[in-house]
Amino acid sequence: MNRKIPLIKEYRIQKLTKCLECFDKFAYHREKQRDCVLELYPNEGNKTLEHREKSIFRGMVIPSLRYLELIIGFGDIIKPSANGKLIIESQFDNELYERCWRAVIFEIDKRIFNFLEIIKQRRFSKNNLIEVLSNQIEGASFRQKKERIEKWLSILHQVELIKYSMDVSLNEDNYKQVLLDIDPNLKNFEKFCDYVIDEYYKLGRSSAGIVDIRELREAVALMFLKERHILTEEQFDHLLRKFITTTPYLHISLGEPMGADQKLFKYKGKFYKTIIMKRKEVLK
DNA sequence: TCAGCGGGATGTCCCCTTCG
DNA sequence: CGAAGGGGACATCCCGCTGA
Repeated sequence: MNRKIPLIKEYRIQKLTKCLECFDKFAYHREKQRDCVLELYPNEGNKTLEHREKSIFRGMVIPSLRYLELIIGFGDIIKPSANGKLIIESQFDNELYERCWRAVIFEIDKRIFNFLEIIKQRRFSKNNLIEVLSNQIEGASFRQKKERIEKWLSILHQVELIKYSMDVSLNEDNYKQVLLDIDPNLKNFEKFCDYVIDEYYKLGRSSAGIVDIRELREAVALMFLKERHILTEEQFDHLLRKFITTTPYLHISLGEPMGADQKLFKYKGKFYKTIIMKRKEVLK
């Protein structure tokens, strides 16, 4: 019954977005990513670079972005995930940007924290809610559990999925709207198929047709975003499964990863990293 | 030549001080 | 007091070295 929840140390949405931009701007360049992130944090005590790297970059920013699944890779090969890209690229429109964050956070809440379900059930005072939640999660001390709970509540509040008055309650309008935004069945499936095929061929041109599914996720999500539609990674995966089983004129094969890897595509109980598509008539 | 040792780098986890 | 902004111990990974 008892779940484990992570501590999101850097939990300010705006700060996280700025950090994420650093990881995007200098993808795969760890030192530049670090310098860019550290510039976002004033160095009032004149701390050394090592010091700041350890506490801010490694101790706070990387774990937080990783728990939020906004970056992938370790060490020298860190870059934004497709969801990370969604957030970065949605900033041309403030309302869309807010909805992207909301969708990403909602999906993580559903999968890991499950706070919204509890809040939906009945009204709690904030302290009461922390009490209830702390009994459901693992953690060394009450203090530690409380910190984790408060950080996530703050994030839910920042993306306006919950509101505080006397009690903690759902923000009904945004809650309804995020359910629509994350529903893959409300996306235009024909369009999804077109984008998958187009982006697949673009990406496959330089790699003999072997395409990393994570790159395809990103490319297709950005196409949807141009039309102000939010396609999260979970939705993409759902629709790609549907695409594979409903596209008779293509041979599709999926490639397994060489070792442990992140953000793989789950299909019929197995995890895959790459995809290859060929038109059937070409094979004749 | 290669198992195993050691030390640095990285990421995670829990805790603490300061300040308004 | 709570929020902000770390601090520091620790596990794990990686890689070069070393001595039988």
